[in-house]
Amino acid sequence: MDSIPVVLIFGPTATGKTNLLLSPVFNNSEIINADSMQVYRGMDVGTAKPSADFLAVVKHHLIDIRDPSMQFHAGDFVRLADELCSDIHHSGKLPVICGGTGFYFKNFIFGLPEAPASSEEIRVRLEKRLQTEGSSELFKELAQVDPVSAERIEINDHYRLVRALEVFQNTGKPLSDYKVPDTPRSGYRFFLIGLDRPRDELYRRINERVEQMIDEGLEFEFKKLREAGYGPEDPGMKAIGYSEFFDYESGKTSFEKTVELIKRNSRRYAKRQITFFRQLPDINWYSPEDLEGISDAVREFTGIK
RNA sequence: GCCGCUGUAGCUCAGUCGGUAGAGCAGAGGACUGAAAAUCCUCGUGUCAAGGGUUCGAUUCCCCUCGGCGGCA
Repeated sequence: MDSIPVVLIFGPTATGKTNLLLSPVFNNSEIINADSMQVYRGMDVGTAKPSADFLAVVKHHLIDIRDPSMQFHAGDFVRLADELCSDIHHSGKLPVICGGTGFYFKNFIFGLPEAPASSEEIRVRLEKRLQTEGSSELFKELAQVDPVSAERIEINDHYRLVRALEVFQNTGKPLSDYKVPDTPRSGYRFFLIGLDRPRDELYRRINERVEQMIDEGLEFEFKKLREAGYGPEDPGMKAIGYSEFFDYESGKTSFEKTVELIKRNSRRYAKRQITFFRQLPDINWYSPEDLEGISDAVREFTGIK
């Protein structure tokens, strides 16, 4: 079985990933989106989704495939990306995964952990208990059924606390018993391209891009989503650039403050992204301006002149 | 020009009855087991505006210079 070559391009938000795809080295490529928010329909401005014109030139997958009320799991991503990589490869093209969701990249490279997907109903039940009993009560329980996970998870990290308990209730086995893969999958030849910029430059670009989103009608897009019935609980509406508008809508915050918040949250997000990327294996770091260096590296990787 | 207030961390400010200082925000570092644009953890040294004086010792008191704000002319 020969392995599929795949190029992975990631970088913090507003770093200039999309532009890179216009480079001639990617002429014979198809792009698989690895951005957890660009999968949602109706969320274009705030997710900096490539324009229709751009998408017509550069073929993309996994964009606009869900309504904002639907969850798109890391598992969904891996499964779909696997299929796409296979299809693209067999059509004689190079699959390129591009985006900013480090968690998707990690799971794609190493494969999913063995633990089962989350169970919505168990989770909802646990979240209710969290409300009424408090996290220390649930944490005590976790310490009994899964001391290894309890050691690892912070008591205030409700998200992971609930997930660990959920797996135990669902399967009778502690989450920490499930193996987490720690070597890249064998069916692929990976080439990782990490993009980064000096921090001040990145933050300047983020601030400018948020201003641009405002000019392009981010508020209007939010209103449209509200009119379509989406609310704070919907996965898509948790995105930066949208969630901040709920307080503005209810009059709690000024417009100016809202914009500042979006900028700040985007900056912090970029920082978290960079931290996450660093744990991925064998990254080739480039400046997004270094088109030549990137092109050369990709050519060498694919063996095409 | 005169009078008053003011100048302390990137920003807004607190404070030191004289023993070289601390909050919020911004920011930095980190974690990440199928929600990840989520969730969580850790982190506060700065010519206390410049110069001079008093003092064992001044960011703190005094003088003066230079900014800023307000008032009166």
